[in-house]
Amino acid sequence: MVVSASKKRIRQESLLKELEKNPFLTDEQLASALEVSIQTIRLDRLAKGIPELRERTKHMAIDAQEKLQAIASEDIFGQLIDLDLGHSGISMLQVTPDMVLQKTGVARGHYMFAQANSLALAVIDAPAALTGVANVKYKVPIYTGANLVARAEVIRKQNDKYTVWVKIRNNNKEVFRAKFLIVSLSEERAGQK
Amino acid sequence: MVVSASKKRIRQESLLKELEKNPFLTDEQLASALEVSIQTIRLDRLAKGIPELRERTKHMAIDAQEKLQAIASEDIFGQLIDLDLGHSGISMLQVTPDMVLQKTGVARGHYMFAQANSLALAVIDAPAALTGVANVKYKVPIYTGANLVARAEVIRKQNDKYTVWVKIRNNNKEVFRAKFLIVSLSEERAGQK
DNA sequence: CAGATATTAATAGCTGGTACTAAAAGTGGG
DNA sequence: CCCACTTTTAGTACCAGCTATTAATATCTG
Repeated sequence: MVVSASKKRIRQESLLKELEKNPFLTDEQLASALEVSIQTIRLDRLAKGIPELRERTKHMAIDAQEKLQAIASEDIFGQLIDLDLGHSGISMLQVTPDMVLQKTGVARGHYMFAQANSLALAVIDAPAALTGVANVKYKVPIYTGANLVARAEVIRKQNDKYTVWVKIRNNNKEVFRAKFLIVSLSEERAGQK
Repeated sequence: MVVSASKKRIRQESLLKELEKNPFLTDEQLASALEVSIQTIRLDRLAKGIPELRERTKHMAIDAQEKLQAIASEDIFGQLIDLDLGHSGISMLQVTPDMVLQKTGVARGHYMFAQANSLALAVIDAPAALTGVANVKYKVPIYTGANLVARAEVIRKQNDKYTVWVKIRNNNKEVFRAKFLIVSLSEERAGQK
C-alpha cells in the first residue's frame, strides 16, 4: 500500500511537471507519456484538481491577456500622486522582484529613468512633449520592495523648452536625481519625421 | 445583388468586431448576436478565415504567452549583435507600435535609454555593475518600425569606474547619444562569480 | 420570370472531454 | 495462501463545439 501510494503520488507529480512543460497536452498524450491509461490520467487530474485541456487553454489565454494589459497600461512607470501642471508633480513606484537583476538583486536603472522621465513629461503643460536631454545620477542601489517617490519640478521655461528636475527618494533618502530638458511639440509636431 | 453583397460584407465586419470585443464567443452566441443562423456564421468565418473558438483560444494563449516571455527575457532592450567585452558592443532594437505614445506616435524615450543602458552594462567586463551617472541626448524623434542600432564604447576605465559612450542610429542617422558612468561591483558585493 | 447568390436546414462525423459502472490487477495483513 | 482493499483499466453514454457535405429555401437582379 505504501509503495503503490507513493507510486501514485510520484505519477501525479510527473503529471504536473509534464503540464508545466507543455500545458497543451491532451489526456491521451499524457497517458502515453506517463505510460498509463487515459482513465488513470483522468483520475489523477480529478484528484489534483487539474482542469481539462480546453479549460486550461482558456484560462491561459485570459490570464496572459490580463497580464499583458497590465503591462501595457503602464503601471510600470508609477502612479501619479499629485500634479500641479506646469510646476511640479509626484509619482510613486513600487519595486517588484521582476524589476531587479537576478545576479545582484539591484533594480535595473531604466525603471527609475522611466519613472522620472514620464513624470517630467506629465508635468509639462503641453499637448505633446519630447525629452531632448537628460542628466541622470544614481546615488544608491535600489532593491525589491522599495517604494520610490519621485518629485518633479519645472525650474525653467524658455519658449518651448522646459528644464525639469526630478528627485527620487526611498524612505526619505534621495536615491536618484535627474535633470531633463524637454521640448514641447505643441506647434511644430509635423516638423520632424 | 449589390445590396445583399454589402449586407454580407457589413455582417462579416460586425463579426470581426464582435470577436475583437470578445474572442471567446461560440458560433451559437455569434449567431444570436448578429441575428442570423449558425450556418451563416460558419460560412462567414470560412470566408474570412476565422478559426473556430477552440483554435482562437489556443492561439491567444500561445501568442500572449510568447509575448510575456519576450518581455520577461527582455528582448525589449534589444538583441546583442556583437560584443567585445571591456571595449565595445552593438545591439539592435526594433520599435514596435506598443512602444510609442499614441498621442504623437513617437517612441517613449526610456526605450532608447534602456537599450543604451543595458548595452553599456553588458560591455563592462565585470560580474556586476551599476549605472552611476548618465548624460543623455535625444536628437531625433523615433517612430514605429525604426530599427535602432546602438553602439557602445568604453572610453575610459579608472579602477572600478567605467565611462561608456553609446550612440544609437536609425538608418545610419544618429538619433540618440548617451554617456554612462558605470561602477563595477566586482570586489565589494559580487566578488564571487 | 429565370438564374444567380445568399441563407438556412439537416445530417454524419470528429475531438476531447465528463460521468458513471464495472471488471481486472496489484498489494498487504493475517 | 486467501481475503479485503486500493489502484488501474475498460467500456458505455453523453456533451460542446465544431467540420464537412448536401440540399432546400429565400432573396435579389436584370
